[in-house]
Amino acid sequence: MSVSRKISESAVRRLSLYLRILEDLERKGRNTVSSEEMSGRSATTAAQVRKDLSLFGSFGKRGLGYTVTELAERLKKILGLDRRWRVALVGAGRIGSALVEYGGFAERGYDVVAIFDSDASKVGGKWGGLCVRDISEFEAVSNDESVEMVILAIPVEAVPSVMEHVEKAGIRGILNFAPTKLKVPLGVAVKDVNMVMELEALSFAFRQEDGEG
Amino acid sequence: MSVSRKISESAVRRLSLYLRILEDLERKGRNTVSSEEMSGRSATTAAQVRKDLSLFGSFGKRGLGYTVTELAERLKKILGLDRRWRVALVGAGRIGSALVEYGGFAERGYDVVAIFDSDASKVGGKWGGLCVRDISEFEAVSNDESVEMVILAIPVEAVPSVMEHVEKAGIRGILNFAPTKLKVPLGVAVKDVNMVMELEALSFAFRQEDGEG
DNA sequence: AGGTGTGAACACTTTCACAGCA
DNA sequence: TGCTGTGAAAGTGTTCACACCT
Repeated sequence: MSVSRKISESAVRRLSLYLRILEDLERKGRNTVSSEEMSGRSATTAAQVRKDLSLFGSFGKRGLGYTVTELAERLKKILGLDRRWRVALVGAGRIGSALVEYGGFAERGYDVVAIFDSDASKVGGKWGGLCVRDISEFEAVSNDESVEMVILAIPVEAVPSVMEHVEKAGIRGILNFAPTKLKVPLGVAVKDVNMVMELEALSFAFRQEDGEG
Repeated sequence: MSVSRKISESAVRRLSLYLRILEDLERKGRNTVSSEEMSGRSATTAAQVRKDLSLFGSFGKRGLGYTVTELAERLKKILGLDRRWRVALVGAGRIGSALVEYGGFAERGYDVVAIFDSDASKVGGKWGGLCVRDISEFEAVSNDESVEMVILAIPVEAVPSVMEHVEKAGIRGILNFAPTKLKVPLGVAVKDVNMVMELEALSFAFRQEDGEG
């Protein structure tokens, strides 16, 4: 069945979305679902849903559809959600605080196990049970705590020096909130979250509609 | 030169990124830049940079490159950043609070002019100079305040009822933080920001590398 | 009949390669 | 010479349409 095949970024995003839909159906006690129905809830086409799923195997039954719980399990496994992940937050600023307090991460298997900052006034403070450490301790602490991924919520200026620590520690996954493209060694995965960029895409869309104001 | 042509999502994202690079170069006092250098800073190729820009016109000089300030101005105009936008925040929760306090929006031309929630205990409270209004007032207030875009930072359950107000008010741009695909009328642009989805894409990337755990 | 799984057609994006201007 | 602007080629992703299974 699976992989060594290249799965597209957008396909992975859709898998995430399918999983959310399945979990909703599960709560509602539904047993099976068709690609047709999944597509209706996810703004794609039925063919797209089937193709996406078929990249990883044949999970459905012809004439019947997919078994909700079974497909949800499969997707969780595919997305790496059948285990917990140990995550460090770098940057104890506003975005960092919102993320830690938000709680949605833990719910989905991502445990924040360490927090770092370079601002001496923040270091030592308690954040939801965790002590904010100095970024210079990153390598040591992230080793001790078996940190696998990093959430980078720091200003652009701080990126180069922080990334040095992160690289040295051998971190291989980064969720980047800094509005810049990170340069990372091969084998390190980066996902960018940039809210301002999204807003810019929105105002661009407006412009288009208005025939260029 | 421009439009009525369909510009891809990813091209728009890159334009945003180019603009950020240009602003950095401006601060450093640089006059011109080549597509080669731009590509180096943005993890694309020089050809990609040229193609993206050429979608909107010929901004460069052969043999010389692009004039930093001029290109920055052009991109701002293309992205709709040559004016300010009036934005409403719906959802006075943690994410909403982080966004409002963050300040990066105002800096780039997006002014939060109204805040809404449906939680009676939050309504009436002051948030950075703004009073939190009840969501039932959305239509009236967003009309008065000429709100153009909405930042939706609410739980999934609240989406349907809130979207009714948003639709009625004729809002045409939505930055959506709720982890669900919004159903909107034609002509309404939606950008999704979903941090958990990004983390899932990260752990998926891990899986691939590890040869499927 | 009903709905999956998938090759083949199509559409869109990116890269290549080079003509042409400063 | 140096670097842009752009058709044409290559590469990816999406949609179609139907064989096939239950």
